Amino acid sequence: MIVEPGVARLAEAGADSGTDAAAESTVAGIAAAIGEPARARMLFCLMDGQARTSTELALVAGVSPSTASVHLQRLKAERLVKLFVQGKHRYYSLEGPAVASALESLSVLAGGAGRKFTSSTPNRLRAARTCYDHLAGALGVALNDRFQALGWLAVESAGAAYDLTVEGSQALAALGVDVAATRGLRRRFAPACLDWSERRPHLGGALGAALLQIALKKKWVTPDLDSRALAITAVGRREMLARLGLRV
Amino acid sequence: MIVEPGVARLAEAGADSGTDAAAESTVAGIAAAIGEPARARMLFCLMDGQARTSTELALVAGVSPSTASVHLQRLKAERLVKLFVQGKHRYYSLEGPAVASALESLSVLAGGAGRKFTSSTPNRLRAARTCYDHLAGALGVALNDRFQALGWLAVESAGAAYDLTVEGSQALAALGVDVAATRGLRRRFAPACLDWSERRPHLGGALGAALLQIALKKKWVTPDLDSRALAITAVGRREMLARLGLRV
DNA sequence: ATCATAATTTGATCCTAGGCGAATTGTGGC
DNA sequence: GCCACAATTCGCCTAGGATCAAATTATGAT
Repeated sequence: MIVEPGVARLAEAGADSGTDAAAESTVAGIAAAIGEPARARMLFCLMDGQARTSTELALVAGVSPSTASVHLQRLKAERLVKLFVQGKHRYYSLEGPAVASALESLSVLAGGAGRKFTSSTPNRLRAARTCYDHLAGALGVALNDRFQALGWLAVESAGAAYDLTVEGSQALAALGVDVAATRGLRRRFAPACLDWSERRPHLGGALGAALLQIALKKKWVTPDLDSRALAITAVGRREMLARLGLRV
Repeated sequence: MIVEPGVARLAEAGADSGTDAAAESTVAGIAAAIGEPARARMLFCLMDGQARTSTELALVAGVSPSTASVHLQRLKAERLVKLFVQGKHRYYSLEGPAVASALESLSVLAGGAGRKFTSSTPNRLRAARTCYDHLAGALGVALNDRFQALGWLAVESAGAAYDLTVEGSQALAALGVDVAATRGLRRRFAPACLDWSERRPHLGGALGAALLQIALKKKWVTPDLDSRALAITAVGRREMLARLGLRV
């Protein structure tokens, strides 16, 4: 019997750590940083896009301030959070939308992993929530669909992003969005973001963030106790039906 | 000075572990499972979609068979890999495309984390590679674009997936893809999969897998030593130019 | 200047999780 | 039935990491 060639190749690949082993090890580092319960709690708390101080994060993580501090150091070293200092307060927030996106995608796995799809009708998070700094959940997906149906939003760059049509720009301007300013920001304008509860994309990026700001300002939605969940107000229902033809 | 209401709410949210703390903890578990270097190496090795035995995986991970065995148990418990037994061999493979997708999204973070975009011209993996069981890299994205330009592929369901047009079905049938059988499989037909090196979507799912099979069968691409990398053959260049008008 | 508060650093403790070798189980070939 | 091989389980060791209390640094208020 002859030794299978495949095994020899595998051994070689294992010993050869020059190719993309570096990339793999960073992935392991990042995953390990997320993979500590206290740190995961902090990260998910930050997924609403707000910045929080280390003592606040110590509370949500359920650890002492000193412990939280080392955790945050680790997260910062892995570039999952960033720090900005204001006087004696030090605010931590997610490093960027990409981090929120990766956390969402791990949620997809976690959600799909629990095989009980039957009675596990989740909670109010399914209806409407924030994803980093924009709308997600059933409401986020519904808005996304509605905007496309109205011809306000067009699919761009092979499905990974959207762009506003002329009509869409006018319509959003009428809602109070400063489209030109939003477009001028140094982040992607309107990328598609996969929704873990709906398994379909919703609107993210600068435009998604601007939209959430408007919705909050007009009190269409209000943050729930758990800051990621959003409650749709009576005003919101009325306005979205009248302005968008969307029944929620 | 009054205590900020936000802090009280945060403490409450921390104590209240009923809402989505369960989801967070599973995410932590999954991330921790990925976050061990040896396990990460195994997972990335499996990203080509092949099933491998525990001894093979022990080799690539650089650990003893017994150690590899407990690692694989852990990965199976977290539903990241699945096991199928054939006689005295026990083959492990990724649990599903969703796992590959999550690993890919962590790669995005790891890639973006290294701020040296200058001299870090990566390796042959950028040109063409397998992502779980379909084509990725520059070639994967180029094919995706070309199919859309040819009117073979249409964007579906708000950008998260594609579907074949009538012309596309005929064209792929001419290439040797059994479109009807592919469509009948119990997995998503043609979802968009985000490419970490190109930062744009490529074609995944059942159709993406079928396409890779054809490309391998027709020897348009051949697996490199590192099994995730693919080399484009002379035949492949000629055929893709002639049949698709794609210069690679 | 002095004090109070926010946050980190230090030091010490504890314990989980990774590691391997040896023994055990399971399967196929003879 | 017996042996060879794959794979897992067991026992033991070690190290890294999570934790907190106490001390230290930094900043703002009085």
